[in-house]
Amino acid sequence: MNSRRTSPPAAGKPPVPVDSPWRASRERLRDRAVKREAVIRAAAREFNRKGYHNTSLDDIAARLEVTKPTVYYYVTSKEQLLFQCFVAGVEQIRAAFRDVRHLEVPARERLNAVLRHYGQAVASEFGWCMVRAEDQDLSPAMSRHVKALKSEIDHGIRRLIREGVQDGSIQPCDPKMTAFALAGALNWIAHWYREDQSLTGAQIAEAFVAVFEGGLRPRAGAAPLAARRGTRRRVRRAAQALGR
Amino acid sequence: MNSRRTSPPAAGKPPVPVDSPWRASRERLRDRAVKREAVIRAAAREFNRKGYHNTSLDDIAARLEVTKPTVYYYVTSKEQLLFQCFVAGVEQIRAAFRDVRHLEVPARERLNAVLRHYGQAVASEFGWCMVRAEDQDLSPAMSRHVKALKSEIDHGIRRLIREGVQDGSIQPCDPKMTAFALAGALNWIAHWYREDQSLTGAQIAEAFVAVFEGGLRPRAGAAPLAARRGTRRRVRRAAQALGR
DNA sequence: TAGGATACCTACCCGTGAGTATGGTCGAGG
DNA sequence: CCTCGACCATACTCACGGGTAGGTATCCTA
Repeated sequence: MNSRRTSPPAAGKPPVPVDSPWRASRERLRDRAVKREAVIRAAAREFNRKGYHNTSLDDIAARLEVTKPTVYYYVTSKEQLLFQCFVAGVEQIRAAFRDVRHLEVPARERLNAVLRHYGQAVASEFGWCMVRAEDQDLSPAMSRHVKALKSEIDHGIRRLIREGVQDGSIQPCDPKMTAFALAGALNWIAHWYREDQSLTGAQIAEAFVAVFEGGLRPRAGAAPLAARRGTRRRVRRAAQALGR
Repeated sequence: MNSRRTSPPAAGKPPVPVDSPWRASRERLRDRAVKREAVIRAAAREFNRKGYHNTSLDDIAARLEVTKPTVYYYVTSKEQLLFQCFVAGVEQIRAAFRDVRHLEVPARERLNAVLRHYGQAVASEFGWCMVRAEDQDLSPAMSRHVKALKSEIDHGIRRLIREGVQDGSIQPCDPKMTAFALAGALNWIAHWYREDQSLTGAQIAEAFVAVFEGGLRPRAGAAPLAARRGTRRRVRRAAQALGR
């Protein structure tokens, strides 16, 4: 996912990547980071398939064609594995908030952009872990950490909603409940989405945003305003391609 | 939950409930049903608090102030316990569909009624089990059963949506995606709702239905639409910069 | 009041899976 | 060539928890 892990050895002399007697050593370090990432990714996939409790570390090891101690060489515990997967997933969403922060558009547009990223993240391979990492499965310390990150996202959404209500781009509503509804719908994607399906995460997110935006009750000027923007039409085509 | 268990002894002579030497026996049978229900209810509560895998049968027994074999006296396995909880929860929703079927109102109204019941059911003590009963935790046979029931509900919602689109009470949309969005938002309630909170299940359901109905985009007049297209593109570019 | 069913307990079995002790291999530095 | 450390496997330990064997007390029916 992210490549920051390559920096730890130095962090004091960034502009000296020339070859040195340590080159091999540094390469090994990089290899290690790559392998560690592979372990986490494999764990995410297995958790996603069978659930956290139904996945043994032997399973994960077997998937990587190594043995359990090898996995433990890169990771200290199963719990940490879950936590790392969670962080990897949540980081995508935090990035979405950062990217959107400086856009000068109505809050509803920014919210939609975040929700699109959110939906894609949930449909990604870390989606399951991000969404379903239960505090009961984690130590108190990590549980706090997870809760804090989740809460941060929740409040980010609420804030966008509040701003939207203020700038008039969002219908007046209860920000808390609305945020729960939006996030819930997107989170739930992790329960039913499988990558082998025909829809991509982006398509699903797009369709959901359309539902959130428009609501069920028909709009004033009848249906014809349906064809508002390209996105709208694209959703419909995706739906039809699906066969329904 | 349901009381069919009292019938097996007879089933051939329903109108003879007068007192007989069997009275005590019948009462015991009734007691047994009550106790069995208590076991299931206790299990639901514990699953809800700590999750299925983090709840041992000793926990459930302790909560009832009995021992594990006593629990097994009323239930054949932990899996069955989960399944029963699931069925108890899902039955509430099926009832909602039945109740609504004969109402002669626009389909959107009927959908809203179902969604309100749905939300309350998810917030009930069986909500967790209904929503989170994972097929991976169940035997293939029960898993099939669970999937069938879930699918039935899903298709019930889709059907109401289709009908609403046809009778004009619902904005044209993709029924499948819309159903996923609605059910997902409601299902997710089970992840965050705790009974000790200030809101009741009914209040939450009401708030959600309001969001679904109206949508985020302001209705009718009002709403300065601001600049849109250019900004839209900027958002997308930001998304791509993200790497996904 | 014997005989049996009901309801519940104590004490156990045993599979599973997280985590580890130990030792081998192999490539890089000396 | 020898050593050292990174890396990985074999082969364990051990706690936990689902499930059971077998016994006991109580109440019902005959």
